[in-house]
Amino acid sequence: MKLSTKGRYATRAILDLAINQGEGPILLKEIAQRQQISLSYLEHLITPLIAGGLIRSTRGAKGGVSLAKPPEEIKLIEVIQLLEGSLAPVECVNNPKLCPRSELCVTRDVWTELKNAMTGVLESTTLQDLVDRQKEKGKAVKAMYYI
Amino acid sequence: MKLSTKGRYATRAILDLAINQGEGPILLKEIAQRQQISLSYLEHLITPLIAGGLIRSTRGAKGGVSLAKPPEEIKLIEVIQLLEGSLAPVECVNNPKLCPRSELCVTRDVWTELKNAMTGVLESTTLQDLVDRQKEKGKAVKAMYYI
DNA sequence: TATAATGCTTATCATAATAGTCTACTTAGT
DNA sequence: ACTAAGTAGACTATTATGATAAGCATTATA
Repeated sequence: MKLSTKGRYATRAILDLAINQGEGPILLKEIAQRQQISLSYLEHLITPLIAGGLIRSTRGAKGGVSLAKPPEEIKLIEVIQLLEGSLAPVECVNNPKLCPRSELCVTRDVWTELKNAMTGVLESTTLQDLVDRQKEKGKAVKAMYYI
Repeated sequence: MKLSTKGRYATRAILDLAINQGEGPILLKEIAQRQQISLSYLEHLITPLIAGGLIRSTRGAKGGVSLAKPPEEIKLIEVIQLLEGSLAPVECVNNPKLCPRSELCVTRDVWTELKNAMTGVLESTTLQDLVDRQKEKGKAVKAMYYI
């Protein structure tokens, strides 16, 4: 039950974008640097986010990427689903026809509950939530250093 | 975020054992047949369950396996952890030292919540719960056929 | 005590997924 | 035109998955 780097890196990348958003678009190269992700790999992560309507891109010189919606309207579930696909721990959860046992299968019910539990967490967390939390942590760290 | 066949098959296998438990031990061969899992593969799934103290085995002729505890004392989380390891979607959730960012990382907090949500489901479900649900489903099916 | 029935262990293998790099292409500002 | 972006796709090394098979170890019982 591991999340792949795609889902994790993409989440960090879009959070970085939310935090560093200003007037114009942000360079992929900068995000890559800050997040310690290679530019070529980051490009692969950004593409689905653009296709999914979470990010807008501007090509050419002075180009870059920016959030397509305000951060409080971007749920983490969207990011994860674009990069990882469904959270169902087994395919039969989404598509009962895959297995003749589905109707009678109680383990499938448990996997469905697992999926719902995960979905609940990611449905209820927006990018803005993460931005806020990040700011809190930043403050805490600064406070520590001032002691 | 997929569960591997190991975790899923093992869950089915131990549930099969809970349902078909009688006086003596149950043959692996029978479980394999009922659950449509190859015997050789099933053997690999059973081993960790024995090591983890969920199942007892009797070797030799007239041997087999049986539950080591009553089904209401076996939580699904035990089965899954023995077969899949920790539910943490990323290693840093269990071991913050793996990454210098851990303390300040808000995405890590989200992955931790994911882990907790999943753990909650599997902590609160016992083998006996599954046995009961399975019986209910069985009844429902019989009722259907009698109409 | 020999033997057959069982679970246990180790080795092996094919396939697929993951994580990433590299190259060439397209678009747009200067 | 030139250059600085993002875009697309092919390619690759490594690791994980999902098995299968062969032989080992243990024990009931004839």
